[in-house]
Amino acid sequence: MTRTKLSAPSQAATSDSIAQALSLAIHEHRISPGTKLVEDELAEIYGVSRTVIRASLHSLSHIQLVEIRRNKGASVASPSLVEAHEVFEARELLEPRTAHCAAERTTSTDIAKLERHIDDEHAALEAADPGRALYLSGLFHNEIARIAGQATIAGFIETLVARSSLIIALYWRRESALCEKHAHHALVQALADKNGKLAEELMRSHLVDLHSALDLRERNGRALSLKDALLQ
Amino acid sequence: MTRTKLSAPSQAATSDSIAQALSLAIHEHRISPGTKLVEDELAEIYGVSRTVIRASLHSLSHIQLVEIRRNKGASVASPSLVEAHEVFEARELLEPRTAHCAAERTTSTDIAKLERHIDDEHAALEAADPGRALYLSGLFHNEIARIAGQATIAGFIETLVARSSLIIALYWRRESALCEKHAHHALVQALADKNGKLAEELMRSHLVDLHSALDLRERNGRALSLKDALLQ
DNA sequence: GAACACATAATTGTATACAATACAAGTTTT
DNA sequence: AAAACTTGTATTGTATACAATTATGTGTTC
Repeated sequence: MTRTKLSAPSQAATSDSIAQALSLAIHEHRISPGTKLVEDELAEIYGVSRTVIRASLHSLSHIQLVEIRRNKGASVASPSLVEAHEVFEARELLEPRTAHCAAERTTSTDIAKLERHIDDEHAALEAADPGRALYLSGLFHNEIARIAGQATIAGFIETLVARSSLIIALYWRRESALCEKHAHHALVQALADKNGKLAEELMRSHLVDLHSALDLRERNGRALSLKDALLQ
Repeated sequence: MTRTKLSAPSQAATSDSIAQALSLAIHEHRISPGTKLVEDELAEIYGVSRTVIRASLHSLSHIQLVEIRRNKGASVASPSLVEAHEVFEARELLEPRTAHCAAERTTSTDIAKLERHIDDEHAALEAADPGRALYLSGLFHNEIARIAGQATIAGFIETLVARSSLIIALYWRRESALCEKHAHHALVQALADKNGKLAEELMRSHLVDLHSALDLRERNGRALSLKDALLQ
């Protein structure tokens, strides 16, 4: 429940910290796909000049969380259905193998950390904060990639997870993320048992499950004002 | 000190075009890993302000072709041995599967394009321009990823290929890239025959071959001045 | 000669000013 | 009225000025 400080920062906001704040807000669905991100507006919100906002936005555009069109400015990315499928197919290619590697290298500290993630996620759900739960569920996947110790692939997975958040905002069908709780739990168990084969299979089916829960129904469009979304 | 204040572009240099020019120079080993990239210097070379150079450098840092350290500036990235192995392991995970997909979607136009790539590469080798040959050989891999039609994964592969170029500059053991010629030819043939299984296997062994040609011997250090390297 | 302190230069970080472009609304023309 | 043009405003693109930080060189001390 410790909402990380991401609002008007007491200390100097750097380009990276702003990018992270924006990324979090997008992850948590406080700003929705397609939202226009005006430089002046953000500059005022974060109390910095457009220069540093610009850098942040470019940063986010590189991981395709925001889309920048020349002379048109930046908006939160709004992945097409094709892109959505691509992202999940890429995850299905990368993550099972990564989970396998992770199983062979997991320490007890890692397990504890993963279990805390699950607890936090559960707590967020109970607190009726589905955005945060989704964010934490993403962290869970990133954490596994980190454990596997392949920084390069972990980086790819991180961007895929981030984009998944956009995709879920746009194309999600089912109601709850409760289904995930069991999947994540089972995965942690497999990792703890150092059962690579099982971890790989669980991850694969988990992703297939997520993927199949997407639907054509588009545009889940309630949008907060930027100020309300960012300065909470 | 021939101060030709114009670079390659006679037309207005944009942030993207400069990033591409730098990327090409790095690909072709005209600037070597570790080279310091001073903003003022580049600004003068390309006839733009530091603002746009900055954007270019940040762009390249996102794909890990250059490394930016706060208050220290940018240099051409210099991947460690661990990173080198990671990059190739990632390629071994992604590219064979991608080649398989590509085989199922290859058109005759694609084949023609790939064959032209090989010819160009060969020509570059004969012209004693190994840098360019290496660049073209990278393009070959990118092209296959593009054919496979998974833009997301193709993007990943593109960054991996780019980083491979740095790695080859640092850790390459064997003399020639001739071994590649046959490998690439065989791959094209498999694609033309729409033999996915074979394409996958050929790609895998090709990458393993490349990977095993790396060595611990570091720092292949002849460095041109930036001006000489960029204003060709 | 090595280690340190300090001044100076080089370089990056950030804010701001201005130019270029896109957007919206109103006006004219047909 | 619809299309084309005009004007005004909002927004982005780029250059520049200045502040903050790091690198460099010089002299002093031991």
